[in-house]
Amino acid sequence: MEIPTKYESQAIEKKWYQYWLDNKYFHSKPDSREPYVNVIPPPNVTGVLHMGHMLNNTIQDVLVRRARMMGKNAVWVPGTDHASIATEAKVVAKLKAEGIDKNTLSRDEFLRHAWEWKEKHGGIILDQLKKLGASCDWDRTCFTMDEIRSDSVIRVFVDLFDKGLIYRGVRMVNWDPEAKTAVSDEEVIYTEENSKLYYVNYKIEGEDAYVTIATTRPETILGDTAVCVNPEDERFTKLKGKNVIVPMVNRVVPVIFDSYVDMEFGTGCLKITPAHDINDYEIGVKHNLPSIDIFNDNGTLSDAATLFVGEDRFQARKSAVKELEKLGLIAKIEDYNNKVGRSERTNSVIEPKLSMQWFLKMENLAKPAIDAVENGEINIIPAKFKNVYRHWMENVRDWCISRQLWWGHRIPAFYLPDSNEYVVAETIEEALEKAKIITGNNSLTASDLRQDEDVLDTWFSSWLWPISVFDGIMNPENPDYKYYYPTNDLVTAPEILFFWVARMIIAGYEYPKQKPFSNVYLHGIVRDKQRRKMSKSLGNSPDPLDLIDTYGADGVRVGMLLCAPAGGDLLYDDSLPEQGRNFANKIWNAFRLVKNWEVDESIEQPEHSAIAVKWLDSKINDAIQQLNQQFDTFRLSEALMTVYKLFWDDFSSWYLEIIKPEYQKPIDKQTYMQTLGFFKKLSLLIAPFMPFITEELWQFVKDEQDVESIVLAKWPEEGEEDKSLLDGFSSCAEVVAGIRNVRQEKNLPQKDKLSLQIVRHGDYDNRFDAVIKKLGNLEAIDFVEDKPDLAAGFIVKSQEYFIPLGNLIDKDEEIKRLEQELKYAEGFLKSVMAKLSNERFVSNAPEKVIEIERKKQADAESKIKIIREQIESLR
RNA sequence: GGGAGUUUAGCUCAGUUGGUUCAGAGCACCUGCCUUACAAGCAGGGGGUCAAUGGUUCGAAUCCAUUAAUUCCCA
Repeated sequence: MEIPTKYESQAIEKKWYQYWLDNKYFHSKPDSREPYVNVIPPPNVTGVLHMGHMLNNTIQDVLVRRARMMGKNAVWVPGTDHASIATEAKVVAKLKAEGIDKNTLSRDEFLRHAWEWKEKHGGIILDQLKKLGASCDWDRTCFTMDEIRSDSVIRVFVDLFDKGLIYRGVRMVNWDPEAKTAVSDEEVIYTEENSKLYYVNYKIEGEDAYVTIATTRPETILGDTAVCVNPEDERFTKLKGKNVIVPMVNRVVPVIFDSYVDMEFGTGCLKITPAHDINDYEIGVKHNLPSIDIFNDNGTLSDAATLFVGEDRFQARKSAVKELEKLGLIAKIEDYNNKVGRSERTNSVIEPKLSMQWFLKMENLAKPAIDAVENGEINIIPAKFKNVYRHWMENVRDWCISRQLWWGHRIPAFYLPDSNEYVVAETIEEALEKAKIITGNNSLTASDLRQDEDVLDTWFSSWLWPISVFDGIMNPENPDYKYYYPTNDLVTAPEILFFWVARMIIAGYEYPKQKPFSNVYLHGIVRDKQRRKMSKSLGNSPDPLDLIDTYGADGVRVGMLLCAPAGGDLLYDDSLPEQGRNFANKIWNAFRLVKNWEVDESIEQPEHSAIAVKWLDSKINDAIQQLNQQFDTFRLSEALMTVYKLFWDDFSSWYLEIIKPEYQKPIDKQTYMQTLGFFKKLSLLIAPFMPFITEELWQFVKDEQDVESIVLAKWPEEGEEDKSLLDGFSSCAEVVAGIRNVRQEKNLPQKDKLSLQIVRHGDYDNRFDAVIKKLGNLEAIDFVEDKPDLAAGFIVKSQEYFIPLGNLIDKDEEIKRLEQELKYAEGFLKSVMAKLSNERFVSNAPEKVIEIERKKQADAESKIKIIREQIESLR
């Protein structure tokens, strides 16, 4: 059957992925082997595969597949997280589209809709990962809200509460008025935005004078409870002990003095709104000021504002400006750029808001986690992120773990009847018992208790992920957990170093009292060529599934990895997967070539093939050595480049060209079998990167004693590497290149045979002569005493090579070329001599270095002599 | 404002404790080839004051200092 000249990835990828699944090759059970364990950074159930996932999961799959080949019992646990805010927003929007208002639903009714949505859409992203070739153990798929994971979260909450580490408190939080929930500091994105700075006059009480303050948020004037100036500021010393009148609401508030105020900024006079600005809040606490919260949860003005009640905060800003203008209190308005924080989830402007939240005390929890990274028990790659990690951890603040949502793990705190007192327990039954004891009221029933309305931050479940996927919280003695924990490599993006990685490390040292993983591999962010992050809203991200269709999963994987050094961003461009696809095609065509050879057992192995086999074997061993090192140090793109060049340059361009029989002639059996052996080895080395095409090859080259799938195959052993053979070949390659150059310069077609004459100097390595003869298409290689007349020449490793060409030779040009070479050699010698004649170099440099310089001197001198003689003979 | 990082070819990046003319790789580019595995290819080729300045050293892309540009984190 005719094999197509282009590799068609789609059918092949589908076929083999199904085959792997059918045979459960990715499934792992504890056994006597050493485990290798990775847990997936769980993608959101709301998510669809984007380029970041592609990079992240390609890296993980490469690591997992190689570990599996190294003979480890490899498991890669997949799963998703419930993403409270994002999912709830999705479900609310979906209900709205169906004409259902969330506020008309009970909590249970809403959750039924949410679960329904999750069942329908929550698995999409995992199915997409299969297209990429991800070798996850799908039988172990987890979800942060499934039973085991939920129970774990609740148990940990209760435990931390019992240890006194969880408390409830009023705090200024980042309020998302659209999602109507607090979000953590890490979920707020600050960007420069254009806005205006309003200068507003406040009347000084009892005087006919004003002070001017500058603000970007005139609507918050309604919540002002003081005006503040710097005590050093002489302009305002006269205000000591005075009050001012807040515009519009005519509230009398004191002038306070605090060095917090920047005298240079604005007017040097600051309005204080403790309920709506974190700094003002702190000043308010310090100076004992009242807080007036003028906003409702949805960002509209509350009754407390007294004016513009019910208006949205941005509408209220306009109204306030209008009103102030009417009152003649606006001194001026300037354009202004300031940092505005927006919710990562809803993009709405964050409102600092005072509210009652649950917090986890972090300081003591963080300590062992800092040490673990500091002392290298956990290794962060690239290491530069160690600094970032330490800095954050040493300044860690308490974690706001409550969210005002329904979708998530509901906080297991139960309030006593008509009271703010509460008990915390894993179940309502236990809570009831505790409540009875506290109240001394034995007639209490479950319905008398009111559970806290809030749910926990999603990260409060994912921080347990490496433990909870093996049921290590609820069931710490179970054999899976004991075998698989701790995990090995965590692969993720630096963006969530704090959100997630740091907190997992904390959880690891708090619960199993053991690190959750040994290595954290942080990869870059996928950006477009203008270095913009790829995002749906910018529309600059290709659809990964389209890419897989176009370039093949193998091609896309190669594309993602080629340009993805650890920690460095990946500037995505279609040329990357294209390069990957081209590589797949190269492999495919090498395969076609070999597959179509006819074998003749009666032919002896030619000399050129015999030596080529020896050389390639050595070359592959050399590459395996490099690869092992590169994998050990997580230099994945370098490892890929090593196999890329090994296959393309060494195997295809050199080896196959050497052993290739003449057109339509058969190949000898020995070379054929050895070539299949190389193919097998190369497939193994490429397999972690390109699992599909290598499986296809494996099925062709494997023999009876081989395993049935490349997934089960072993990574090749590092064999003997013959250094002199590698050196010999590189000289041979230089000679061949020399011949090709002569052909190109003199326009001599490859099919015309040439002869090569060599003037020997010292030892001559003749092991590759047969190769030179074949690749150079030479009729003979002869050794001569003197340089032949009218010949093109070149020098390799101080041996002189000539190709007699009769009158094709232009003597003047030849002399010119040689003079150039001479100039270079002389320059080289000069630089060497400069070193060697330096007394201090000779006395200070190590023996080895001087030895090398002496050798360089000798080589250069002999080369110069040869060139001079050649020039002489031409004249 | 505080802290950390980065700066090497047109682009993306290697360059291990200073020591081969050490200035590299891939891609892109240029030239010549549809040579029966592959034009998604083959054979060649050009291209960089290693951000700048100063210092240490026999010797600096590599170590130190200052400056500039840039990115990130924190406030």
